[in-house]
Amino acid sequence: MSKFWKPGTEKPRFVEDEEGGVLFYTSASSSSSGHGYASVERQRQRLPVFKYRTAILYLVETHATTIVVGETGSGKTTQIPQFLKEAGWADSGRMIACTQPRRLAVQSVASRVGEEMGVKLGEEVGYTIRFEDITDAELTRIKFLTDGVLLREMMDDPLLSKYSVIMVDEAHERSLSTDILLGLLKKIQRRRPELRLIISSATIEAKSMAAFFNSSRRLQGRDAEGHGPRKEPAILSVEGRGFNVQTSYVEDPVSDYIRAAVSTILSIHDKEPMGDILVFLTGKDDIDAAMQLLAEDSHHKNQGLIVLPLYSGLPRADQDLVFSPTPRGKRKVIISTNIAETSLTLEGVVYVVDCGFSKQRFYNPITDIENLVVAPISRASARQRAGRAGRVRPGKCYRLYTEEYYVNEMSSDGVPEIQRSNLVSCVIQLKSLGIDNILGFDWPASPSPEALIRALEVLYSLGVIDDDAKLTSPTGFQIAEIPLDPMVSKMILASNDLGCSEEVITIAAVLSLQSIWYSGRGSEKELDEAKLRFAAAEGDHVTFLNVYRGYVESNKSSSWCHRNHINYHAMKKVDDVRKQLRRIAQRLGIALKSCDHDMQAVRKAVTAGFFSNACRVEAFSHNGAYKTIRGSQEVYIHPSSVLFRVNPKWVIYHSIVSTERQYMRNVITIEPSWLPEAAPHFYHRQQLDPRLHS
DNA sequence: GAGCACTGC
Repeated sequence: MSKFWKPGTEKPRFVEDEEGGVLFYTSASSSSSGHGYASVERQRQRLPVFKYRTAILYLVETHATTIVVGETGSGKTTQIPQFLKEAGWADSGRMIACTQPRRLAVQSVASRVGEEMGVKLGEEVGYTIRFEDITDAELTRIKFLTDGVLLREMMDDPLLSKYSVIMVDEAHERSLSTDILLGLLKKIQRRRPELRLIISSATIEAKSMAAFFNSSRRLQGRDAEGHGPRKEPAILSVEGRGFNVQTSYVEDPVSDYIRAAVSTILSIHDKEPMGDILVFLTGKDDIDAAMQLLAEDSHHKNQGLIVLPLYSGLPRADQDLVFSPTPRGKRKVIISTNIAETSLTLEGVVYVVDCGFSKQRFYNPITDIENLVVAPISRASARQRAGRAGRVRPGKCYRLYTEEYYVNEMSSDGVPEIQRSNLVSCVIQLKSLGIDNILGFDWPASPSPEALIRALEVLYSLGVIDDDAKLTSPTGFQIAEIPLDPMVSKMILASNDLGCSEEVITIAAVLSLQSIWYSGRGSEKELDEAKLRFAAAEGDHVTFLNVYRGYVESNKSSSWCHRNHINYHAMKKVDDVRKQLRRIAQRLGIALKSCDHDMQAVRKAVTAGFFSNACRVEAFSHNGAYKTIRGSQEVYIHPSSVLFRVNPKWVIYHSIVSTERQYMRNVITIEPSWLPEAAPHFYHRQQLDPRLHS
């Protein structure tokens, strides 16, 4: 049973501090601070933010933008929306919005606020995340939502006119959609002087955020004389409620952070009082290696340790183990990726070991490839990791780097996601909101011009924008409506003429998930065998169709999934996404039609979206090397693909993962003659012809 | 015969 609470089920016990995202309480242990019987109102008044109630309301009244700097446990997320409502900001049909970067945070914060206000969730207090709209058009006054959902709402209501105040929470995380949202909100402010913004941010970022909202590139002074709120942002700082964390550093740089982490764990276990240990490493490989070393410990210092891995790709049942209570006399060691830095909160952690690195995505606009590389974390990240030790009582953090390095060499903040990503989806979103001058858009952090230009090129080649970089009609507007990567959306549009929309929508849904295969530890061989049962000669996309057909024929049975090494939760998600996509397809006038067993239609639809990912096998290659048609990059079929070692002559890939080699994930066979048909501007016949006969 | 930090619509 999952420890995550889903609204509508039995009410969980709430942790006093709501900021971390996940709320869960596994045991019936009573609240340590002794106010378990205090009234809701008394509990609210104990939160640090309560002292600032009047100040916050005054600043929001008098300033267009208020930046609230508040650390974990201040109570800002749950209290500020309530203060605003009490002060009348939700009167006469208006609404207060509060955005979060993650779905789980939206659900848990909304239910907490609903509970504090004594109202049923979905009435006065509601929330909206993808696939779940728990709001009432008439009744809802305070609405929690992901920033991605608010961006989608702008497509129907560009000025977000139903909201009187919009609070953007966790802005310091600088996620892609938060940054796009902030840029757009600044634009909306010029048109709606009565709108109030509250940006919740961590200390370091507050000043640059204020500078962003203070600057205006044009029309300076136009409404400076008006009677509206002041334009320069107010900054208010609210203290947190975390416990003190004592930090220590290594004296000399370590050469092997995995070994250093393991010996730190053993020495904590040897010398320090009870309390769980949370270790931050970079990925699955690191985690496996560290667990191996701990198991091999020959001095038996590992007695009494319960060692658990934690990363997103881990099956859910294994993930849930980290939430089980630590048995008396034992000590839990959770060896985790960055998932424990923001997305999950672990109670009972007293010691944190921080290796100082994480895997980060970097996008190269020249090759159009996103790379995942191990890179040093920022000081902001290091502080966040350390804070994970001080949630229940004073804790300790062991940094596996020197203090000198932390102070002098570590960068203070990470690179915002928008400067590390492919921008195709982002650009089409802005275009659909009528923002034509993408290069001149006022971003909280500007992406590189190269990345923007590359995104415009890709959209042009897909026929989404025209020679004037305007959205084409209907293609461009239709693709903007579909909440997927534009190349996938193009594939769905093309399926209409090819009569295979049902199949292509299934493929799009599967591709939008991490993986539909169940990858339990030590069962790699069984997984490969299971894959063979569904493998299609045409490639991975058609294999997904076989899996989905089997799933439907089994009456969507979980035991069928289990027997076939398929992730049942992932298949349910496939169904959710399918339902949403079919609804959108119908709205766009795409006929829902199956092509039965005509896989040529499906392959042509994939080609229509992904023609730029075409590759040809090297004529004299013995190791399965391919070259991309676009850039002559050397690439290989990933060993997880059903076409691995089959090496058909012409393929199209869905994505590339780069490690020592560039591997193509999710590959399908095509005929080269389809390429100029799908994209005449992109492929000229004469360019391809000599190769067709070789 | 080898690899996938984390989100989100």
